[in-house]
Amino acid sequence: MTTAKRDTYTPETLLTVAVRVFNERGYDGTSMEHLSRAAGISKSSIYHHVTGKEELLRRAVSRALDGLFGILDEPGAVRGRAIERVEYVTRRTVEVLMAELPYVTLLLRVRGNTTTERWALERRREFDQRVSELLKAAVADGDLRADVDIRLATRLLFGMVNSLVEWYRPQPDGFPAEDQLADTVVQLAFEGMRASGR
Amino acid sequence: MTTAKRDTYTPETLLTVAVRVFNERGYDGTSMEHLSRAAGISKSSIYHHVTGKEELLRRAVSRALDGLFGILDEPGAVRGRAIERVEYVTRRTVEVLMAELPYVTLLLRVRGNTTTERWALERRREFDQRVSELLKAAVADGDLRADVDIRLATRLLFGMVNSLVEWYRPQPDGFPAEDQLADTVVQLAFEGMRASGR
DNA sequence: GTCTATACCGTGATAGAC
DNA sequence: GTCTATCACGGTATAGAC
Repeated sequence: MTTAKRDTYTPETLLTVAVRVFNERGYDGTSMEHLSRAAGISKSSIYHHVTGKEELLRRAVSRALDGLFGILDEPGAVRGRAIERVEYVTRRTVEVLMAELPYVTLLLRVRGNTTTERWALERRREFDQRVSELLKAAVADGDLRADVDIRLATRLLFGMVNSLVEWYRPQPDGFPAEDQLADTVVQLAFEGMRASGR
Repeated sequence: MTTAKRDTYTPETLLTVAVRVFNERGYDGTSMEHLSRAAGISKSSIYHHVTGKEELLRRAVSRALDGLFGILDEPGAVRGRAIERVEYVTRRTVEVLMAELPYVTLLLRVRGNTTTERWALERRREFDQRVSELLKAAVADGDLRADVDIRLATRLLFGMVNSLVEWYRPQPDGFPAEDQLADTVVQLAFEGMRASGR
């Protein structure tokens, strides 16, 4: 950002383009030819900035994972009653998903064909594990229903949260507001869909 | 099934193998070479049974879509109070996901690069639309909370349900029982995760 | 920093023997 | 019904000019 006008690529700006195409076509469905056309430079020019396709994937999923793991270190996730920490992490996960949408989308679609993909899958499992422990504590406190397997509940909760990447698209006017969507997700997850009167 | 021993392939049996590999490696990440190795026959032999890779995909997603749309025609989905029909469709969707797991998994991962994929995406949207209308009716009856956008609620509900394909694996001993898992999903979706006492 | 040209390999698909 | 041999093409990646 030293120059005012930025018409040459850096690994960062190239990543923005690449991640968009990866999400449109799928990582395996994207060729360097696709990337070069989307970036407006030749295939070989891409190799001047990054070592190859997989480096772009690694940078992208790293960014997503950093965002997610960052949540677990925030005050709201380490202090207070377990149920409140669970809700905090849920809400913040929704927010990170929205803020880092293309990167998290890519992360959630990784299959495990390359070493980078397998590493990403392992780190994701680690994140799930950490969250699962939080839920377990909330059950012990009597704040979450105990009649449901905790691993199952974690998976369903984050299955719901992660499904955001399938349809959420940020609007130019900033609507729907990020915190409002996060509120709705938390509300539905913890209070359910049924009308309050039951 | 006229012959007792079945050691030669039909399009159907070949599909079973192909869908497994598609789900392991992703459709785009799977080559005919991969398929031939998994099937134990040569690449060219595969072309004797099917016209190509895309036909295998088409057969697979068709089967998944047939299963899902079939639900909407069942008595439990067309008769009774809207809220009960919503719960019925939710429960049955879980059951179909489990029963046709590899086919539905593949369906839920298509990106839209080929005509077959775009057709699949369109039919999926159609299914979501039908379900969304059911939810709308349940809200009108006062049985589902009205303070949440109905399209959003539908997406989150089915985001949760569909996330099953990411981790559910049928056990050899038939555990966890299919209907039990479906019950849990319905319970969490409609009553929420919080302990009943609140 | 970007280009053209090219190496080299794996891809989906076909021909034709058995 | 399965095979080997082969095709044309597009894939990732590199070399070297500008």
